[in-house]
Amino acid sequence: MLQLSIIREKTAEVLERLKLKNYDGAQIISDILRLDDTRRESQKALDDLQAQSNILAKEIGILFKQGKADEANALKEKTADLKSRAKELDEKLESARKELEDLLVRVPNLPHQSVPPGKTAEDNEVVLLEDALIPSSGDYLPHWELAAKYDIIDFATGTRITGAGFPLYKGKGARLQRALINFFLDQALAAGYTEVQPPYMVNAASAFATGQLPDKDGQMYYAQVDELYLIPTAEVPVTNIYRDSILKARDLPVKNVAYSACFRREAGSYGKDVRGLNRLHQFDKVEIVQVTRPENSYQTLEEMRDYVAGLLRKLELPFRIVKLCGGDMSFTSALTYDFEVWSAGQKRWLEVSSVSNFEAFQSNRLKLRYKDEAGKIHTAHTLNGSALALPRIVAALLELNQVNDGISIPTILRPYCSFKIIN
RNA sequence: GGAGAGGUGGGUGAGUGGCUGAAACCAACAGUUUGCUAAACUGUCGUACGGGAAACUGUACCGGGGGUUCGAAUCCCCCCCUCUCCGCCA
Repeated sequence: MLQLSIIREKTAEVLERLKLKNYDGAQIISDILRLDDTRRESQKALDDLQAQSNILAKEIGILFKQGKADEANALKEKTADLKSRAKELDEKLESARKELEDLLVRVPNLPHQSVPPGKTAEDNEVVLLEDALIPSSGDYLPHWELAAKYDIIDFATGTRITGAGFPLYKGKGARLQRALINFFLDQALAAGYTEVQPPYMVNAASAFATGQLPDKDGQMYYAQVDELYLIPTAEVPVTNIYRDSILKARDLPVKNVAYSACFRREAGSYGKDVRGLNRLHQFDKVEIVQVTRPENSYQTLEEMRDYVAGLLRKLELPFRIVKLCGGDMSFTSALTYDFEVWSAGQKRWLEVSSVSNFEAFQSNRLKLRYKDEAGKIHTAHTLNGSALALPRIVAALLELNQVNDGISIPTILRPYCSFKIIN
């Protein structure tokens, strides 16, 4: 969530930037400002009242000790009035606070100045294109046909076991998954990330802190009896490692990497581009998460972007990087780069990674801060990126590497697969 | 799931109604001393929200929420969590 001080001090700019996300904040921001005034007035009044009560209570204690019960009892009567006024103020304060909080968490993050305007993916800005490896001609089957041909992914059985969007990987298909996960983790380790294995279910507080709630309620699987959510990405548990904490300056930047299965209900997306591995309810992903000082977060974003690009080059996949336009960005992000690989069988780009800087948006909810060298406390910045999500990588790999007698495995993955070809 | 014990500052841990935002010790940080390291000594050492140009100051917070009381870390109720034993179990 946004810092109240920014809304208060730079109201016009906030509204302007929100418009980039096609978000009209006029009403909600004015409500927030009004509630904030109420909150502050009530708090000041209540604090003063409390101060008086504290003084009286102290005096009463002293009087009793001196045996002056009459005087003490006389003072007691005065406190009754203070108490009832305090109660009233307290209720007013609490309701203002709660209302304020409810509104505040519904305001999306401000997009960075460099975010291009626009409404849909059409308006995203291609910032890097590496298309030399896109085949200019030839027949390339889509991955679902290849999956069937070589019996490596069984969609029908997955559907029978669970439902659509839960594929069953078999034989070399399963081994390729495992190889990719290990490859991605090893690469991240080499780049200085620390590997963590997070829980796959989180409580509401965690889902709230990274911004999935209340914005994405309904997109997560929810185990009602235990009030737990299946994670849509490792970002949620891994970022929540630092909820309610104050890191030391020397601990920054925090660089974590985690493999996890991810679960998404994908409600509302039935029927479009859901064939094969294109859109799943359960998939595997290796996620990188960083916590940085505010002044370093954009440099870190570029580093993460370069890192992900490096992975795709090593996998010999044609790809492009797009900077998301305001309308296509997520609720929580200030700047996002999407990575798209070329699907030779489907003749289109597939999103395989999203690298974002959330600035202080998540940290404000997480209460994630750090103490600088002078002992001053600041809100940290958080970033994360997929590095990478498996299914569409697998789709692109299978489709692009079709050879006469099977599917050739990219050189760098061969030691991880311990086979060179799927046939 | 059943029974019991317990949750206090970064850690250990004292504190059963007012003088306690909280002893002491450890850790951490700054400095002094020493030829270096170590040690010793001195000092600093919670967070949030208000007020103030600042020095500073008000309020709240001892797992969370509610209650009793003039006054709660301390008493009462509910919830959560941890530990021990039993049960179940990869």
